[in-house]
Amino acid sequence: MPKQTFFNLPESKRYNLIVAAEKEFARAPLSEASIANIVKEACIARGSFYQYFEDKEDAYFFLLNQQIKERNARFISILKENNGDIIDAITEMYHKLLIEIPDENERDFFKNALLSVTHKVENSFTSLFEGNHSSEQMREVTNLINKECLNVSDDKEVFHIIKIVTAVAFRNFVEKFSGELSDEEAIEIFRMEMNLLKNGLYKKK
Amino acid sequence: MPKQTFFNLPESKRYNLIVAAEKEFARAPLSEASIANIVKEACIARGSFYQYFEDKEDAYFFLLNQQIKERNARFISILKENNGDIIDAITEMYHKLLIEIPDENERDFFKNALLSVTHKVENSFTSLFEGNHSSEQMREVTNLINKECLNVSDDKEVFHIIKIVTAVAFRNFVEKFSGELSDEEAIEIFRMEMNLLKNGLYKKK
DNA sequence: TATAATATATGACACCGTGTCACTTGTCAA
DNA sequence: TTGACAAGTGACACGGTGTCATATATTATA
Repeated sequence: MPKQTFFNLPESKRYNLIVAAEKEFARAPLSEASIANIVKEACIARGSFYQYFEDKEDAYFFLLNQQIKERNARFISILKENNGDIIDAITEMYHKLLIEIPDENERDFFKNALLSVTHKVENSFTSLFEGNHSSEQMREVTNLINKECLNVSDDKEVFHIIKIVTAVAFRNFVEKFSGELSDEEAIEIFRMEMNLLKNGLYKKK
Repeated sequence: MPKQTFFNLPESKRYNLIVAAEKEFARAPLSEASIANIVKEACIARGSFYQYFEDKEDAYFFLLNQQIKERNARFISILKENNGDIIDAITEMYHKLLIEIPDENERDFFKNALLSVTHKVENSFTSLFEGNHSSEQMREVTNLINKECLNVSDDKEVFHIIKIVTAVAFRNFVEKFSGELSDEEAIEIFRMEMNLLKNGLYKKK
């Protein structure tokens, strides 16, 4: 987490710094991004950067988690709109993310995050479903989910269904961002895989 | 790919270098591994390293792909033993990888690879199923798979089933290596998720 | 208001890692 | 023996990180 000093900063200065950092992390993946570029863009001294953040990672994960938090909130409301149908909800989410990420910077930021997926980054992306099946946040999501249609006997299995759906969705994002798939193709593939998940990979006996 | 010079090397020298590199990449993830350590361990000059490899990544992905190639071959034979049942095969593979990776070095090497999963690393891991559903390698695997029991209408869907199973398996590996799960817990979870995939996440109508 | 105490800002610097290059050493064919 | 080419070498330039002594600003206190 950023240091207190960062949060004490006057709004506009903090904003400038965030914008500068986002720009750098959109330009290059974490390992290639440089603090020199960030401080130059934000017009602050190198030493100041270290007043605000522990290091590069600290700044990076602060930004990433900020972004993800917004997405998570949006997912919750989409899940409600879809009456707790997790696969329909995640399909809508996928669709929206592909066609509605507006800002070029934001898009490249996500792209870099997805393509150089450290374990930590992946955890950020799936943070909504973090921890084990009995964590606080997990309960909230589990409660929202319509279990009527799910092929489960307890909440633990619901948790694993979420994990499965998330893993597959995540992989689809990575492929969309790395490959030359059009939005339409990507969404079609996503739908197909979600249907396979719904109905089962094996024939009913 | 390593340069020709590397392949011209006398066996024992090449072997030493490989061992030294593996040791370093087991010690630290790619971004933190240092060429200085490799050349020191291998007792060669820094300049020599650059005679053999383009850079650190070049050496890394050469080693990783070598390892993965062996695993892939093993997976093919396991798939045959399981009469083309992809989920049974991948479950056995998972089981074997957890309990039979013998060498401490090799184990840490994999662990680092999985935890700092760049997109390239992930692609190496799933290279067996690389390309689209009509690629040469993909056909070989698809042909091995027993489609009798699969809930599919064409080979394209088989391809996506493979993608799904792989994504879920991959995530399980990452979690096993990052978390504090015992081998038994990890395998139990893996089995549960594979069963959910087989039977479908949603109830049959 | 004056002064002390504390918080913030700064950039030079030590340190470390990368990739290069001019040079040395080895090999092998003529 | 010699020349040509392949392989080996390590000093070095460059660039990035994180630190620290010092300067400046802000706030508290008398």
